[in-house]
Amino acid sequence: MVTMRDVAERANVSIATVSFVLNGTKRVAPATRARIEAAIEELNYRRNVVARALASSRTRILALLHPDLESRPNATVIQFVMGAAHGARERGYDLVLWPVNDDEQMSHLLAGGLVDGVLLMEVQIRDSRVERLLSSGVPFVLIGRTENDDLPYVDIDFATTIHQAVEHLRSYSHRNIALVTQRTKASPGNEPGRIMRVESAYLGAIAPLGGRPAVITVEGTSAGGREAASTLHTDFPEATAVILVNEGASAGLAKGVRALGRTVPEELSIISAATTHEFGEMIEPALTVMAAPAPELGRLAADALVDQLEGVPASPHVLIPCTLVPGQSVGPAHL
Amino acid sequence: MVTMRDVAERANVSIATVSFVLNGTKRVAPATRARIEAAIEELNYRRNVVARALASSRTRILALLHPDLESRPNATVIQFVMGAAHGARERGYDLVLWPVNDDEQMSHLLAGGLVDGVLLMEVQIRDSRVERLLSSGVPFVLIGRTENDDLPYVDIDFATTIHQAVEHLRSYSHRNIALVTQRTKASPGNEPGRIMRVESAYLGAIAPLGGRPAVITVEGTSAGGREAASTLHTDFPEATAVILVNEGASAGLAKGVRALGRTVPEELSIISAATTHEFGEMIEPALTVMAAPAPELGRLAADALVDQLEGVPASPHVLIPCTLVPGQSVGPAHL
DNA sequence: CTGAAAGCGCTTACAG
DNA sequence: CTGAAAGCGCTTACAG
Repeated sequence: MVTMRDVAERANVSIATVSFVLNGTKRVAPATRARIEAAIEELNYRRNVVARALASSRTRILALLHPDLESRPNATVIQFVMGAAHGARERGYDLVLWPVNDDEQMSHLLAGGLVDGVLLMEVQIRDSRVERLLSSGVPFVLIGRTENDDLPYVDIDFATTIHQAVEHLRSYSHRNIALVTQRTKASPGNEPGRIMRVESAYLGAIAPLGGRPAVITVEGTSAGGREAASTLHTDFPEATAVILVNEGASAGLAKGVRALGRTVPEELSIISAATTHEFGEMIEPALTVMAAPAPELGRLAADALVDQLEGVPASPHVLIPCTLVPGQSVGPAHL
Repeated sequence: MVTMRDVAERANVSIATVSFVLNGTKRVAPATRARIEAAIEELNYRRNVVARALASSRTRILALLHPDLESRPNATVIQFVMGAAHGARERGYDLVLWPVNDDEQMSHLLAGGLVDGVLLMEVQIRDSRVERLLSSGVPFVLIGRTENDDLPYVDIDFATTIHQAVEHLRSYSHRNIALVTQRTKASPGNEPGRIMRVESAYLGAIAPLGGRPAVITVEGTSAGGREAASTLHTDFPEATAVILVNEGASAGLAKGVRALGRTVPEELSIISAATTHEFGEMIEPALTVMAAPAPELGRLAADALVDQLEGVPASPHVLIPCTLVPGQSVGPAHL
C-alpha cells in the first residue's frame, strides 16, 4: 500500500505538505505542488479514507435510516434512496443503508462514530428516532416532517399536490371526490406526517365543491386497493372521482372498481398521487398520476445534509409538489 | 466523547485489557472483566469504529456496486439491495451504496480503503469491473455470473426456473411456448449472463415439445412489453403461451396482448419469471409468476462475502431457483 | 492474566 | 511557503 509518506519522500517534502496540496487547505509553491502531484501520479497514490476520517474526525459517510423495505418495496421510496446515494456521491460522500427499526439499535449505531450525518425516512408526526438524533448531536435531515416544522427537512408538498389534483378533477366537472390514503402500523395519531397533511389538504380543497368528504384508509397492498374499491362503492356511491395517495393499493383499486362493474374513467376517475409515471402506466387503464419528485428530493436531502456538515448556509426546508402526468384514468364526471 | 481510555481508568486497567474484553480476543480474569463491563455500562461507552478500522485495517463496511437504479427501479433488484443490507447488518457490517458506472471511478473508490469487500450487481458475461476487482485484491461476491464460473457468486438458478415454467405450461398442454427477454445497452455478446442462460435453458426445455423456438427481446418498459405483444402476434402466431423474463415489460405485454384482441389466459398464457408476487398481482389478470428469491439471495451474498472476509470456509456458489406462484394468467392451451 | 508501547495513515495547530 | 510533531482512538505483538 502506498502511503502519504511514500509520496512525500518521492517529492522531497514533508507529509504535511502533501496533505496540504491534497486538501487544498494551505498555499503551496507551484513548483512544490507540481512535484507532489507528479509523485502522486507516478505512485498512483490514493489517500486512505479511514486514516483521514480518524485524524479529521469526519468520515464523509452519511447514513440513510429507513424502515424495513425488504418485503414490500415501493417504487417511490426506492427513488428517494437512489437519489440520496447519487447526491452523496456527487458531493464526495458515501451513503450507508441502515435498516433500523428500534431506536435502541439506532443509538448504538450513532455512537459508533461511523457517520457524519443521517437522513431519516418515513418520519412520523411524533418520532422517537428524531429525539434520539437530537440528543445524539449528529446532524440530520428529515425526509418528511414531524409536527415540529423547525427541523431541517425535505418533503413532497402534499398540500399543493392535492390541490392540483382536485383542480384537475374539477376541470372535468367532478364535485364528489374521495380520498384513499394508507394505513400504517403506527399508533393512531402518530402516522407519517404525510397522511395528516394529505387529509387536511384534501378537506380544504374539496370544501368549495360542496361534496361530502370521503376519506378511506387501507393497507398499501392489492387487497387494500380492492377493499377501498368496495368501501367506496357502498359507503360513498356519489363519488365520481378518487384521489389515491397509496401507491401499493393503486392497482388493486383499479381492479376492484372494475370488478364491481364500474368503468374507469367513464364511471369513476382516478388520480394516483405521489407515485411514478412508470408505475401508473402498468395499470389498466394507465393511471393519471401526480409523479413524486423522489429522485430530486433524495438528492436534495443529501445536499442539504452535506451543506449543513460543511457549514454552507442553506435553506433547511425544501418542499416540492408532484407533477401531473395525464393518463387514461380521468374523464368527465357523469352527472 | 467517552473513549477506551476513560473506561480503562474507571476500571483501573490498561486500555489493552479493555480492548481484549471488547473483542474477546484474549482471556481476561472474570473479576477484571466484570469491572470493565461495569465501567462500559456506567459510561455508556461505545467503541469508535473508525479508530478500530484504522488499527485493525478492517472497516467492516461492504460496498454494493450497482448500475443506475435511479430512473427505473425494479422491484426485484430492490429486494436484492435490501436483502444485502439486512444480511450485512446482521453480521455486524454496514453496506454502502455505490452507484458507479465507469470502472475508472470504481478503482478510485476501491483504493480508498473504505470497504473490506464488494458485492457486484448486474454482472455481464465479460465484465471489466470484475477485472478491476480482481486486480485490486479486494474480496468480492458477484450477484450473477460471468463466463468464469469459478468466481464466488450468488445467482438465480435460471435453468431450473425456466424448466419449471415450461413444465407448468406443458401440464396445461402448451407445446408452442415463446420467450421474452430483456434488451440492454450492453454490447451484443456481452449481455448480463442471465439473458444467455435463460435462452439456452429455454431452448433446451422446449426442444422435446417440438414447437418452433420463439425468442423476443425487448426493452424493460411498458412500450417494450407492447412491442413484444405485437411481435408475438405477427411473427409467432402459433404460440399459445409465453414465458417472460423481463419484469419491466410484463404489464405492457399483458396490455398489448389484450389490445390485439387476445384474451389471457384463454388465448394466451403468460408466466412472468424472476419477479415478485406483489408485482404480478398488480397486473390484470394477476400474473402467474416465478417469484425471485431476491431478498434471500441478497442476504446470502452478504453472508458469503463476510464468510470470505472472516475466513469461514463457505460455498462460494449459491444458486436458487424461483418459486412458482400461480395467478390467473395460465390456462389450458387451445388447440 | 495484564500492561507499556508501537503503530495504523492521516490532519492540524504551531514554529520558523 | 514548509516542516517537525502531536494527536485522532483504537489493536496487537511483545514482555513480564
